[in-house]
Amino acid sequence: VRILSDNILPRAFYNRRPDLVAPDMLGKLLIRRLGRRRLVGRISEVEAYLGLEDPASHGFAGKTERNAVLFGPPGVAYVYQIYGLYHCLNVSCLPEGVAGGVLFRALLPLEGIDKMAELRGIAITDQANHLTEGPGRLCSAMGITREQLNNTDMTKPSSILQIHDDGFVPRGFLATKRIGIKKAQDLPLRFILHKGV
DNA sequence: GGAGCGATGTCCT
DNA sequence: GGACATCGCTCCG
Repeated sequence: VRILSDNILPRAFYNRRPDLVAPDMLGKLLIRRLGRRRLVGRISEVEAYLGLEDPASHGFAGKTERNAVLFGPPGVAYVYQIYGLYHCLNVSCLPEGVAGGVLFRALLPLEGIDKMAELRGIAITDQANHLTEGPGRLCSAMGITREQLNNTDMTKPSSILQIHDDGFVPRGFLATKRIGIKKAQDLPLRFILHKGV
């Protein structure tokens, strides 16, 4: 995969409603620099969280220390810990002062697959164990933790976490209900890349 | 492949 | 104290 630094998605891309940003993120590349290695996956599943108007959003109850990034400028990584064991990655959307974001739920692994398997603690030959499917597994495979990457500006070329557009055009996508939430369960804010390349 | 369940720690309603 | 944008394990069939 050849990747050019001027293919980084600009801040303006994220300065929109999360439900508009989310489907546009499908097919883009999530790139994690890890020491000398580079881990790359194509974004295949995301969910939009709308902020103050969305009871399921971390921004719903107002700004706190944990969710402050959601209220900050767009294009910044919001990483939080869930169930004491796992991490979830989001990118902030909408202008500074307005909460909202997109949750990364799955990738199609492209580069650094051996390292991803190592980080997951599974064999690279283990086809049954979904390497980068699910928000927790995705973060585990990409080496994403709150301590390291929360509040990382993903629009900067110097950043160790970036999203690039390599020109890939998805065939289409599916919109469904979001997964694993108790409030606002029926909104179609989960977006999945069309199967087959 | 799916239902049930326990693990685990941080953050507030 | 209770909730939590999850996962991996069992057991089932």
